[in-house]
Amino acid sequence: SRKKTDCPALPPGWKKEEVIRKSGLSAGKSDVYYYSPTGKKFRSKPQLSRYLGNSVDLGCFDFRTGKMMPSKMQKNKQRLRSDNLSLSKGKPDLNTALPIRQTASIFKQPVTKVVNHPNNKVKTDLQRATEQPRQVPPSLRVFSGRFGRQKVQRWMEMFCMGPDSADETLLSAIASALHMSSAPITGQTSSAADKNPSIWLNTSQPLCKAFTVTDDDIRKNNELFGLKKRRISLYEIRMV
Amino acid sequence: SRKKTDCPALPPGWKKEEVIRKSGLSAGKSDVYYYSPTGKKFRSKPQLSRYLGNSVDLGCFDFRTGKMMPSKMQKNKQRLRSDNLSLSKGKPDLNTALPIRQTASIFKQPVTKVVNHPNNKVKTDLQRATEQPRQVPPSLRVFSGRFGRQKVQRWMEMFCMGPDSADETLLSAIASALHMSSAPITGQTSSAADKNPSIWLNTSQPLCKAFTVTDDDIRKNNELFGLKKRRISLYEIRMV
DNA sequence: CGGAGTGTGAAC
DNA sequence: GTTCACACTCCG
Repeated sequence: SRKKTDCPALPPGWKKEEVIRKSGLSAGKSDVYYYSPTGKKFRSKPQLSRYLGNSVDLGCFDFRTGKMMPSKMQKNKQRLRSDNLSLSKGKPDLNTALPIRQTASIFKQPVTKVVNHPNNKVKTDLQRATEQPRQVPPSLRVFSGRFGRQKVQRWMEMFCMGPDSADETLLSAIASALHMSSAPITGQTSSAADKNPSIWLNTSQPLCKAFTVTDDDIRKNNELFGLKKRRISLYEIRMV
Repeated sequence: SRKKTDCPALPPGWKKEEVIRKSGLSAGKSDVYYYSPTGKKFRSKPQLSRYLGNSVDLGCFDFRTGKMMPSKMQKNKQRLRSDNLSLSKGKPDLNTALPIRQTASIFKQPVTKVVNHPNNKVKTDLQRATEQPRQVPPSLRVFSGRFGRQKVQRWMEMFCMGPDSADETLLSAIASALHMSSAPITGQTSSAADKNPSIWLNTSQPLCKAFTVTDDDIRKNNELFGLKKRRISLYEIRMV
């Protein structure tokens, strides 16, 4: 395949591409590439890591699948190949480094798993009353799936704000927001965002309609996960 | 060290090389490689054994040191990883262990001859865990028999997925798959296929349980056949 | 796409 | 814990 797809584990704008080898001894195998929002191509995890700099920990990032793998944990012991790589150890090249919330969704902690899922039972919320007939795709439900043996069943439902919001982008945005700040995640609260999604009134909030997480939600969530300090632990995001 | 040395235990022209790992978790360890007179590189004893075939008995050969170790003696060990199926080891005489039916040649290509051979490499996959006790008939072994003077000993073992799969059908399906596409042949990988064979998740794959062909298998095969582009050339198919 | 170099799970 | 045998990466 030659198609570039959004990568949920990376910030909006990053693309992932998988190219199948057509011939030779490795026919059928594939190569994975990433493209930054500016179009720069990345062919390996070390290359990506160098670009993102030391501030970002890709330890849990699985280059091939494009997802965060909690199970990988800090196993990064791979030393650079003895030749030409040692040169790029310092800071990333800021001239080419991304402008947009680059580090947003690159998590260090063993959390966050993103999956697609079509068949879900969901509760609807009050917002439905004011919703468009069927103009925008159903969107998302966010919940806190499994934690160890715990099963969590709470959902939040959100709605895409426009056709330009690819599902993955929204997923990514929400995940970013949840992990970047301890502030409450509310979504976009201004109606202006509906008319022109490119004008975000609040870039620290995900591009979705407003929703509310109550203190009680947080308490319950923390309780479920046995958390003391983290307010919200997003464990799974599913497509509805 | 990077120097290639002669190896007295092997025929003239063969070289041995030991390379120390320079970095990573395994830094300081070494890898041993052998080179055939034509320059082909060998990375393991099984690989070497497959290449040399019956003409050379490597039973006492110590791959790491490159010497014959009488103490090792006929220790038929090392089966395929994660494989508990191909039990025939040692040097069973396949000529007597003949298969029941020789359905072989479906091919128009310069190929196909059918023979039996017990020493095999077989891989099964995770699905094994869910396999029925002994409900389905043994099935098939596929291998790449003779090419000129070369003897090849590699086998793949496959299992019929249901009583409705006539042997011929399976043979045919595999052969078709091998010849119709350059894509890897994997068999059916969904466990769902077990329960109802009429529901094939992947019609481009033969109706058999999933199996694996390693990179080396492919290289070897291509080399034997002097192929540049075809990944797999099925040389023989026998009933077990 | 190849292949040297390293990872890695299963078998010792 | 170590070794084996093969998969995979990553850069040419």
